[in-house]
Amino acid sequence: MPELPEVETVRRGLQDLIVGKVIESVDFDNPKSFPNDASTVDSFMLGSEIIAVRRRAKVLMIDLSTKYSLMIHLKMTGQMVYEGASRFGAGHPSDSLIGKLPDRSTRVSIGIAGGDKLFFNDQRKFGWMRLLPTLEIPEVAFMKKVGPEPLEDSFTPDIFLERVKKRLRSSIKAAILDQSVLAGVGNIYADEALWGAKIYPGRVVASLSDEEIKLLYDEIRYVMNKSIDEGGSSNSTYVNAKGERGSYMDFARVFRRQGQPCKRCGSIIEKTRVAARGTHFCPICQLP
DNA sequence: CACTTGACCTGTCCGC
DNA sequence: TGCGGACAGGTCAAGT
Repeated sequence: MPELPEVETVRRGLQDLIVGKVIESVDFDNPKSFPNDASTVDSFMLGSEIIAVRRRAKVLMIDLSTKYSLMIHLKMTGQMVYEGASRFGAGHPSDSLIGKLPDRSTRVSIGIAGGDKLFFNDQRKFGWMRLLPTLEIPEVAFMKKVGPEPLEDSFTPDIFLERVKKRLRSSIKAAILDQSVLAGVGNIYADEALWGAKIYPGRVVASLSDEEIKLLYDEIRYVMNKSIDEGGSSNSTYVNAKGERGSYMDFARVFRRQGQPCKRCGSIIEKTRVAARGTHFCPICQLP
């Protein structure tokens, strides 16, 4: 469930921790998690310097000095965790992963010159990491079709309105989960933003006014910025690049709050299914 | 073409 | 206590 705020939090952490470091070794044995062959890894990863860490939608990109990049999608349970030399010391929170890796979910271990390690963990093996020429990233099918970045200045309310209306006959929740409409929204922030805009997630897009859609635009940006400030949502396995959990779930208004009172009107939050996803909403604030 | 559903995985939780 | 089944949800492929 890493969505845009979680992936961005990991990106910022990795940026601080790995840029300028040199890759010394790579251990991997699961072709689904890391499909590259050993000779490509030897030629374009070993001895390379890490130049930059970028993000587009929910995809991370680690650029190497060989003009190759690691393209990474964490999907639901993926983690990128860096262990510096301090892992040999004490003082980490008890729920931190530091010092406990690799474990059985570790799919790739990257050795850094000087003894540090970067781990790609993924319990469910839905996520993947691929090594490819940096210039080929834009040609990957997902990158070609993915919609605009919601937090960039160039993403205006009118652009959101126009793009959401491409999905006129689907539910508004399905429309904002569609990565070709806009990038980065997943189940958590879809529910949170729809609560903020007082829109029932199952409403058909065609039934929404322009004002409602523009309110939703504001709420999507609000919850994503708020979550980045909180270091993301750790309702299950998500951790940042230091193996630490995020705190957005302490702030969540509806997500995983079924049975608890609405923070706006006091009604009991309900859970249903919309767009084949568990969906949380307030039955009074968000009328069908 | 627009839209929905199932598959991919593994760990956890619930009911019997 | 063990065990089967439902559930978790990002994206793609297959189906309506």
